[in-house]
Amino acid sequence: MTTIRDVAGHAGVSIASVSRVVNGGPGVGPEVTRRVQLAVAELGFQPSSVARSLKTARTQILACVIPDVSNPFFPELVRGVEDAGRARGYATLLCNTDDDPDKEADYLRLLDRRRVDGLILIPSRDEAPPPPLLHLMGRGTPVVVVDRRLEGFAGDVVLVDNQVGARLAVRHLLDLGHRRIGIVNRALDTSTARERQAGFRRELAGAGCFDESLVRFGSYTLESGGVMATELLRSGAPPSAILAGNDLLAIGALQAAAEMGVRVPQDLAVVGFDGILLSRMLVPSLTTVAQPIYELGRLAAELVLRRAEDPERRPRTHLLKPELQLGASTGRVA
Amino acid sequence: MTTIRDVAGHAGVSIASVSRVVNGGPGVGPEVTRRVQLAVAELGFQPSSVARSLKTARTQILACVIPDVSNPFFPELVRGVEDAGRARGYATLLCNTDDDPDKEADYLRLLDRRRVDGLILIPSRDEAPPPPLLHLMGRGTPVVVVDRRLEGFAGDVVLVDNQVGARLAVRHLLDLGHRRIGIVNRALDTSTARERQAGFRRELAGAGCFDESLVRFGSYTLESGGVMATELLRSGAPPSAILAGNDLLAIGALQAAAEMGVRVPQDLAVVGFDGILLSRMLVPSLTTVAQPIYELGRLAAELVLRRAEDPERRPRTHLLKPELQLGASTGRVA
DNA sequence: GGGCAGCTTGTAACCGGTTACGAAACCGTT
DNA sequence: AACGGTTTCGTAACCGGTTACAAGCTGCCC
Repeated sequence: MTTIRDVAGHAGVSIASVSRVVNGGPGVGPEVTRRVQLAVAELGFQPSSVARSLKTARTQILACVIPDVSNPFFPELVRGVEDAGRARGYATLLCNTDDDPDKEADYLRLLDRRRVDGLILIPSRDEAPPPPLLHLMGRGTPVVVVDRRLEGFAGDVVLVDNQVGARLAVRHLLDLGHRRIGIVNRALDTSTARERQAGFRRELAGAGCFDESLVRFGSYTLESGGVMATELLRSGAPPSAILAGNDLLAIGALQAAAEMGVRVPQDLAVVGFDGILLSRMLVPSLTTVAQPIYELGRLAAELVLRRAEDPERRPRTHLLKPELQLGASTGRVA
Repeated sequence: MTTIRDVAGHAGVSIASVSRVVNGGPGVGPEVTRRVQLAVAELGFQPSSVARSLKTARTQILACVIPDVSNPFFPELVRGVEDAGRARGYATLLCNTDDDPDKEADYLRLLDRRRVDGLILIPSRDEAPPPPLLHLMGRGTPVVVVDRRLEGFAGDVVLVDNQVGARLAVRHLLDLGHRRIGIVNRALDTSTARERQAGFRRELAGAGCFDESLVRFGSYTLESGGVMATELLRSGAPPSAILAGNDLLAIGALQAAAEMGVRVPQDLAVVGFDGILLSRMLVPSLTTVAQPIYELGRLAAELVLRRAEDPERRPRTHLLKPELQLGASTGRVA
């Protein structure tokens, strides 16, 4: 493999000069520059980032730790991270935790050893930062937590205002005249589920429409949404509308309705949460509380990089605003 | 930051002993082992993979170069790669090319410098391996090309049999009695599009049903599918069924049909290609030629790693079989 | 007791870059 | 011609691990 010394030999200069030329550094004459560039081209020299990282203590690597890329919410966010990183010369390591704290801890240790320059994390639990995360931060690695809250975490956080989003959803249904409104949500083990639930509840209660018997809890999956929606629709007094804790749940509800011959939106209105790309692809398209998902990732990466440059920056919590995205599932034409 | 020398000092042993203990190496006494482990724990020592990589010339990093994670086909594949890598202690770098040869080349150079241990690539073009790829391979980095063919590539390849898949789709429609069958596909600039088109054509021609006027070309996107399907349906003699080059095109066609009031499957049957997770989430669910997407990624990663261990292995092309996944878009009940 | 094998341990070289530092060359000025 | 300043360039130390090699120690057998 060709190293900087080979290039130096071939060009008849010192390794310092080669390094300077390769890095576009100043203080190197035109003749030497020419000779080095020639040698680099002839030998096909690609300097080792590994060696460079060892000396400079910077790896130019960002890590993105998420529950699961195959869940349609996350790829958009990952894309935001990757684009922002790439623009500044960083590569992105992808880690799927499946919301398993053990996998998460394993990965965090791995990333610690890898000396990544920054970490974008969607934590699997929200009680407290896992020890490997603290260790990583102790080394000075900038960490940004995204999408979910993490109790006791002292760093930048990027969230969407779930309460506001939940209210937008409820208002919309109330405006359409719905009064019996069901809720299918993830069990309240995550900040997103808790906040959305709280938002749903408060706003419904404000209108005197909150009905405990129309609330169901499960997981953020299609199947769970189908099961819970079926249950609600089979009951003696089914709701005329369903608020879903996320889009997958909403889609599950749509499928359940279709299977039962319940027409959407005539017999049942459905509102989702997230605004994944998929929500626009459905027939009927989904009315949902759209988060700026890509932006979530992009901003998180920006923050990590900014903090990498200036470790003194005071951490902040950024609260992005969601928007109601109207679709056919609550009656929009087409 | 604590280094191996700190640990050695703290434990009163040599750095060689620390290294041996940390790596579970043999030839180290129980007392020294104990002392080192204690020191490691007390200091929270995490050995630098960067330094290790420099010496061992192995980075334990896999790269996954794909067009775009936010396209629903790819996350599953990425997941397959990541799982297989993780099981063997590798981390996965994710690179999105957007099918842009320049971005691709940039990334390949980056990965070359990073000295990744292996590369899983979905090439943006199929004419010839880009020079940076050849350089990477010249260094001995194992590369596996997935999903698409790459002319002149001398390495392992993992593909799905697109011709067989295309025939499955056509047969299904013929069996259902369709005779006027339209095709919406990506322009023939990719091996997948070409092979599927060839399969469609041959099988339709065999039944005397191939009709040039019912063929449309665009890109692998929802919008393109919508536009092309609309065009076909608006024509004087619309098809009773549409074969789509991939699932996004098919979903676009479903939306177009819905907007025009064309009922699926009664007035129009639609068959997709890929079997992305999304295809099962639709209402109506999509009949499609399902590829083993996750397996594609998993196998590719396995091959890369196997080759990393034994560089002498003869490269092979693996052709996986697709299966017809029945959905409501061609008439299945529910 | 001497010799030798086998195990444990430490020293130091090495991986491939970056960069501090000093030497050398070159410039214009007096 | 001498001199100070600037620019160019090379030498060598360093980053934090791994590992070849040698040295020290132990126990065993003759």
